[in-house]
Formats: sequence, structure tokens, C-alpha cells
Amino acid sequence: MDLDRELNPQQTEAVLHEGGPLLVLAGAGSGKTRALTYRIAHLVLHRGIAPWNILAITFTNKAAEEMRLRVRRLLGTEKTGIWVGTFHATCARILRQHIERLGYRKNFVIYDTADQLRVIKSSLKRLRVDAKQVRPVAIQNLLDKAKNQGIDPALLVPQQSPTGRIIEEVVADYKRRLEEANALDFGDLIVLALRLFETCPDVRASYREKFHSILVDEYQDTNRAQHLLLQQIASEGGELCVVGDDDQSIYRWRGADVNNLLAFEKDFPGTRVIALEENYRSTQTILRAADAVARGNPNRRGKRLWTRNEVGDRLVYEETMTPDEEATSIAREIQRLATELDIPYRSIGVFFRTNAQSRPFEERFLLLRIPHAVIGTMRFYERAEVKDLLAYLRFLYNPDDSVSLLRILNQPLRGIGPTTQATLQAYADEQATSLWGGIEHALEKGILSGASRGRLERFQGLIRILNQGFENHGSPEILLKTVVAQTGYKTFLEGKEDGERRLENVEEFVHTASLFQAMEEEAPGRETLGAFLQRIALVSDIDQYEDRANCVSLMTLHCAKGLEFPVVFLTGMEDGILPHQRSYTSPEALAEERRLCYVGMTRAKKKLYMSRACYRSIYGERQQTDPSPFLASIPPDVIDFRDAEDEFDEIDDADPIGIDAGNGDSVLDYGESQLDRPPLPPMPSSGRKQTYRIGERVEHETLGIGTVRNVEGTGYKEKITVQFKVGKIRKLMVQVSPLKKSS
DNA sequence: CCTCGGTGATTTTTT
DNA sequence: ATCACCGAGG
Repeated sequence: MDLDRELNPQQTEAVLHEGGPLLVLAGAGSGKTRALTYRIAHLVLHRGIAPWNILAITFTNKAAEEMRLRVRRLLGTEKTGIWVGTFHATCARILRQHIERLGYRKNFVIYDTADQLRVIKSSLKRLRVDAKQVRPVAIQNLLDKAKNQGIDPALLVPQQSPTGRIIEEVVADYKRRLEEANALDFGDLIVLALRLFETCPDVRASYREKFHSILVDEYQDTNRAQHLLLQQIASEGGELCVVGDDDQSIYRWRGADVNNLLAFEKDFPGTRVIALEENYRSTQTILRAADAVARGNPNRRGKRLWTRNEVGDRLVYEETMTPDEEATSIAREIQRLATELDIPYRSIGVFFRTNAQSRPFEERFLLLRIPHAVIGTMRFYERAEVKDLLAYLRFLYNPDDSVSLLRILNQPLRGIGPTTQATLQAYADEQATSLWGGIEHALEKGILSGASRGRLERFQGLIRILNQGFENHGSPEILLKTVVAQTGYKTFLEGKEDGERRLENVEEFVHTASLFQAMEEEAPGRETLGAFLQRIALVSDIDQYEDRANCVSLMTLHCAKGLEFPVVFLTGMEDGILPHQRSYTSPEALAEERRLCYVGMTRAKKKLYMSRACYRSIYGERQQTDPSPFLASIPPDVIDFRDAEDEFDEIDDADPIGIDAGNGDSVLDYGESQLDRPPLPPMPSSGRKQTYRIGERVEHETLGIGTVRNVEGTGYKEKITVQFKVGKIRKLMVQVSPLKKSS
């Protein structure tokens, strides 16, 4: 390991730093992963720190895997003993050891978002609350928000609101249900680890001692709870090193708080700050354009990213009429790149803001036979058949997991339907036990009658057989095979729609289990199953993303974080799509959209394309679009305007629309481009401003008070979408509707 | 108990 | 456009 030759001075400094906290501000493509892995290697090889005294936190499991690999290569050994993982995985690992100290049983399961929603819905039902009155996702958001901040969800229940009491009850019931099921949601993993350290000083002390050296990647995307956790385990004598980039903070909606990064020195006094500003990834042109976009935001730490790379090509911006044409045009360009320039498909990334935008690309690419992979849609473990089987495993691991039990009770069908389930649930509630506890109790006491009793007994018998198999060899693979065989799951699938495909998924799942088995070193048993389930609960699809196949990668901007491609297509550069409609609710949300744009742009190494469709269907309704305001920030001399129609007239009286954070002299700095112009009649040259803004309150003669959700068009074509208090959503023509502004 | 069709609501990003 | 939920009929 030759530091001087392989690292720049700032990276070297980050690697060598000893003692107090270290904050590395690492711009896009500045080789931060390199610095991090070298730092780890240096700790072990030259400073005599034992690998098991090192904790490295990454943002995704994929990043963890990669770091593990790189560290292994540097250290030259297979088993390093270093803890590398996401916050969630790390906390799960800690809790697996000590959760009994918090009154939970050791065999806890992890509830994902869907499981969480099931619990909330059943709580609502139990409390006889109409799901329309209190939306389940609203509860879910509240729970999430609280746990991300490390506070009790009860504290976030709105006190004034008429539904406050109900929400309070649901939140309390949710908590009870999860405890009863011995289940933790994602937020709990962090919060409970935090509580473990707070309430058990001895445990905390042991981890403080263990983790002499802690490294955290993507620090800008940590939330409050994670920050607190770090404060708990980072010891005074130890070394804490965090790496991040405030310009790439894109998970605010998930509770991430850039202030963790911005105010790091305040929370950890004596911090040394190092900035990595040399970019090794992109051309000068791409960097210049991206930097200009980033500058549109206030409150940045600010940095000067530079590169020794070539100037490179200008960016290409293209407008088409529809998303289909956008996809067609990009598909053709990709073909051209592949044939004329010999660019392999795998070096091309196509990004979009929302998953829903991927469809036209998939269709076009399929048609033109462009090999492609959509990253991050319909995760494997979310497919019904996989979830079913997983539920069996989870239930066998933890019989109190009622969500899983409810899923498998009648799957495959065995005549234990909703009615029976409700009866059983009511009985279990009465007995203050989990659903399975209630069922066993009911069977024992002979409370149930006739048919359903027999069916339940048969189910109980099945579970007994499975449990026996589990005791004999707890290997997930064998257990899974037993489940499939004993339940007749394959037969169950055969008749169904898409049966073939689903059977394949079952096979694949079994295969995954066998791979997992092969990785484990200990003899299979309860622990193995627990570890297997935990892994499944915490991996996402980007983690599975393998770039060995020569495919064009289609993904959302969020998925693209941390990746790079020689050629990038940034699509849907439209106001309302790239700054997403919903981000107009707050300046912070809007700033995040700009960062998202920045992240997308900085993924590109050589070529960056941006595009927009002038019309897009939203809610299945065709709407005109405006160019993304972010385009206005890009200096005109680095961008080529390519027009599908190839007509290019000047507009003289156009008003810039939306927020204008640009320097005002961009080619793209007009509100509407040629293609927007309606054929007839021509727009009047005056009165083209929008008179309403999103979020404004309005009063309608018959519909009453409402809030503006969307504004489209200007002048006599101005239309607003209003959500009225009475619950209706209406789209109204401003000029003709009996409307007035209200306060 | 299942399937079908209508209804209404709902749209960001995911550990 | 798509999905979840509900009630009616098989």
C-alpha cells in the first residue's frame, strides 16, 4: 500500500489522521470510498488496531459488501472481523445479542413497511375507525418521523385535531401489537439500540470499548436517531470518522437531517475537517454544469470541485412531445452510441425521478432490442409467493409473529377465511395473547365448533410437522423445501395466473436459501434461520444490483446515488417531475430536488444527456409541462439544445416560470419552449402569469374552502386543481370558475 | 369462501 | 392509469 502514489494529499491526510473526530467533506467522485478503505487498512496494518475494534457504517448493503471486498483485498485476508454494515443491520446485530435486556425475546422479527401497514390497518379495524377518516399511511408516516428523530411517537400526535385521540389510540395499539408479536419495525432497530445503550451502561461501555474506531459513510443521509446512536458509541478515546457531502443529501423525506453533517463540529468538539475536492469521475464540462445547479441552493457548506480530466463534450438537451418519443429518441441514441462509438450497454444509465416513469423506456428498449435492467422495482422479496413462504419461515421462527400467521393461515387455501380469522383474533385479544397463542388455547379448550375446528387442527398438525423438521435441521434451505412440500405450495400455484413465473420465483428463493447456507459457517440452527430472515428483511434491490450483465441500467435518481456511468440520460427534466410537484410545499423539499438533480448529473463520466417531454399524462390526463427550473442554472455554453422537430424560433415575450435560481442568462431560461406553444389560438402576450400558487387557499361559490394542489397553464388557460374541505378534488378553469382567494 | 365489478382514492424517493 | 377496498353473486 503506497499511500503517496495512490492517494492525493487530502485523501492521505484523511487516512493518516489520528485522535479526535474527523469530518471528511467528499464531493461527488472525489474518491471517498477509496479514502475510507485505505483508512481502514491503515488502521489495521500500520497502527496496530485490531479489525474487530473497527465499525464501518455504509448507506446500503451493497456498499457494505463492496467495502468488505475492498478491505479484504487490501488486508489480504478473507475473514477480517471488521463490522461493516448499514445502521439498521448493525443495530439488528447488536440487538440480536442484547434485546432481552429490553424485555424482548431473542427471536424477534423485523417488520417491513408492508407488515407495518397491516398492523396499522388491523388496529384501525379493531378500534372501529374508518380508514377514510384516518389514513393508515398517515399513521405510518407519523411513526416513522418520530422514530427517525428518536422520540416517542405519542409526542407527535396532533393534539388539536379532532382525530387526535383516535390517532393516539392507534399509535398505542400499534406499539402493543408489535411488542406482543416480538417484532421490530425499521425505526425500532435504531431506537431500541439507542435505548439499549441508554439503559444499560455496561452494554454501552462494552461497545464503546469494542468500537475504538468508527467510520460512517454518506453521513449527510443519517437521521437524528442515528446521530444520537453514534454519540452513544463513539468514545472519547476512540476515533470517529464521518464522510459526506451536503450537496448529495437526498433522503430528507426519510428523516435524514443534513444538519448532522453541517453541525458536526458542534456535536463533536475538536473535529478536524478535510475536504476532498478533486474529482476523478467527470469531464470538466459535466462538473461545471453540475456545480452551477448545486449553487442554486442556499445553506451549502460550499466547495470547489475540480478535475484534471478533459473538457469533454457539451451536454445535450432534447425536448420531445411525449414521454414515448423521449424514450424512442433515447433508445435510438443508445443504439447509435453502441454501434458507432462502441459504447457497451453497461456503461449507460437512464435515470428518472419516479419509478412510474420507467414504463416507456422499458417498452421502447424491448422493441428495439436494447438489453436493459430496471433497478429497484418490485423487489424479489415483495412478490406474493416469496412473501408467503417467507411468512412460513418467520412464523416458525417466531410464532407470535401474527402478521405472518395471518398471511399463511389460509395460504394455500384451507378454508380458514376472514370470518374465522376475525373470531380467532377476537378470542386472542380477549385472552391477551398473540394470535397463535389464542388459537392453541381455543383448540385446547375445545371452544371452536365443527368445520373450522377441524381445519385449524389440520393447520396445527402442519405446523407441528414443520417445527419438527426445523428442530432436526434448522437450515433455512431444508426448512423452505419442507414448507413447499408439506403445504403443497407448488400445486397451489400451478393453476394460478402467471403460475410459471411464480414457480420460478419459488425455486429462486430456495436457491437463495442454499447460497446463504453455504456462506454460514456454523451448524444450521435457530440462529441461522434468524440471520437468514434478518438479512432478507434488510436487503433492498439495489443491493442485488450486479453489473456483470451488459445491460443499460434504468433507475430512479435515488437508486443512482453512489453509482457512476460513462453515459447518463437524465430524463423527465420537467417542472413538477424533477422538482417534484410535492416538493413545492417547502423550500427545503425543493432544495432537495435540486440536489437530486445534482446527484444525477454527477453520476456521468463522459456524456450527459438531459431531456424533457412537453406533454405528460398525470392521473391518466394529458398535461402540458414546463422545463425544469434547474435547467436554467446551467451555463448556456456547455449545453447543446437538440430539438426533435428541429425548429428553433426565438421567443421574446416569455416569462420565466417557477422559481428562478439560475443566473438568468441561460438559453433555457424561458418558461415555455417552442413545442409548448398551442397551435391556435396564439397566446395573448399579456396576462400570461399564473394567478394562483400551490398551497394557496381559495373559496369556491358552491364547493367552499379548498387548497390549491396544482396550477397549470397561464392566462385564460390557467387551470388549478383544488382539494376542497368537503373532500372533493376538482380541476377548475381560473377565468370561468366562481372563485376567489381566501385567507 | 371465491370472484367479479364497481367505486373511490391515490400517486416520491426506501433502510 | 392503477390500486385497494367493498359488496353482490356464484
